[in-house]
Amino acid sequence: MREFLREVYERLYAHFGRRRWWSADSAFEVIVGAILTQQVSWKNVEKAIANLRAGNALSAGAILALPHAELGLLIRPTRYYNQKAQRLKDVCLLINEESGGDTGRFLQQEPGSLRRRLLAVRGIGKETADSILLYAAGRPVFVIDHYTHRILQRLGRTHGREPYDELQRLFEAHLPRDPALFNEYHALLVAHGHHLCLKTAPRCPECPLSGLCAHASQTGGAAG
DNA sequence: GCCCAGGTGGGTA
DNA sequence: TACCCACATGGG
Repeated sequence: MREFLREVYERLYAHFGRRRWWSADSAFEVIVGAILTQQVSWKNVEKAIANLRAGNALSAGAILALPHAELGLLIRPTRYYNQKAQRLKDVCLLINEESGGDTGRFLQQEPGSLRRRLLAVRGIGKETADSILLYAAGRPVFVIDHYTHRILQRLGRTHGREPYDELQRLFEAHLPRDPALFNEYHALLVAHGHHLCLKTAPRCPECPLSGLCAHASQTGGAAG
């Protein structure tokens, strides 16, 4: 598995190059983006972030000061805007309570404790919490998303129904505990998921993972 | 008109 | 555990 995961990384990196995630100007913006990107394309998130920036609302204090309806209007492009407006306010409230509104200090706390606090916020699940830990706090936490499940399943390494934590342990146990590596790896998996291969086209001839499938011999196909 | 995008939580069996 | 559903925009 160790060798397999290394091979996947090497191939994706060679194919897509460095992803330079997370695209944001500040750690606070990463947190906002992590919530807004839930089940939405990044293009829409960019619009919402631009709205927030234009409204001078990219701080915990500013978001808390905004009426719910106004905040919802700004982040409308990210879908589920009512729920997400509340999620943003709740995480800002947490930052205020924990660290007096200082995002940097908020992120510096012990990772396990930070993760529990984030997960306690309604609307922040494991993937969002781990994205914040990795991309905002720089902790070596591997982020699992749908693409990760699908890719491993396509390659015959999993049955596709493993729980989040199981896949996370798999990556963390077989890779060097390096935030920069985890950062790039997750971003590459998403990049691959976008182009894919995993969607409609059963076999993309240019798939960078072709030939890696555990049962490639019987199907002649690989990742897709 | 259709499908899907860098999810989460609540309900039910 | 495993499914189902609500949430509810914008681009291809």
